[in-house]
Amino acid sequence: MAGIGSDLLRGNTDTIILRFLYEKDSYGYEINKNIRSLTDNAYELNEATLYTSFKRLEKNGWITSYWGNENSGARRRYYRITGEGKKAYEQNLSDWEDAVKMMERLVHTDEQD
Amino acid sequence: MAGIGSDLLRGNTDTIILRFLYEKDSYGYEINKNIRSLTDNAYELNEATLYTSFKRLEKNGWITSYWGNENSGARRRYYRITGEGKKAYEQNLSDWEDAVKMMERLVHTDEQD
DNA sequence: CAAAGATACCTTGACAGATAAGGTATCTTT
DNA sequence: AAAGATACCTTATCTGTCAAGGTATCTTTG
Repeated sequence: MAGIGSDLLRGNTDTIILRFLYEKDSYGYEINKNIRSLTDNAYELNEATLYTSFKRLEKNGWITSYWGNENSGARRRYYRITGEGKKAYEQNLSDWEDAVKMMERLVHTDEQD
Repeated sequence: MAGIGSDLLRGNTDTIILRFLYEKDSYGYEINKNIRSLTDNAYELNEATLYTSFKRLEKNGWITSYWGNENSGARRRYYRITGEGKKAYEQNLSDWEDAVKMMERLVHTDEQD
């Protein structure tokens, strides 16, 4: 979303989506609703960003997709994480933690200098 | 630098540079050396990224620049942080901390779900 | 029953930050 | 004289994000 975190969380979109699919199959709108509720409405993915990410993840073999058979409401495309996708998630998370540690060294989050 | 953190630290280049200039006037090569030493050679800025950032910071009025008067070695362009730059640094740092907190909610850094 | 709103999907064009690859100039070491 | 280090800079390209547009179905409201 625009505002805080948009550029700072760049590169984490895939990771965030994979995290939700790790728990259960889901679809675009639901994932975004979950992001909103987990962050008390402070963050959500732009739709274009969301679908760009889905495509990238599918191309990488990290997720697969299928149409849900709803008998009411709008049609939904569900996504499922693959084994490769789970590995990628763990790796991304580890990379993120390294990046945070790097920043802790580089800037003065607390007084230590 | 390429590798870990390159895309994940995107958006923090300005903040990192401002942190060093907060301490003392400095120039491109020295800042990059400091980044390398602080991160045990794990991270450094690509030169193009470095100079792109300098231009952006100067355009924003967050730094000013002047040529050093070295009597040996290659010429150096020194940068100095402005009052506005210091404010921007504090704000950027606060935004980064918010982004980290957001990620802590969104992904499973530790087991809590 | 028509209009408005919610759910749900998708595409296109533009933008900004990062990068690879190129360049220049000076000094020091071999 | 050549090689390496210091130090600066530009250009073209790539990638992820986003604003703005669109479609289709169902539910609620007047």
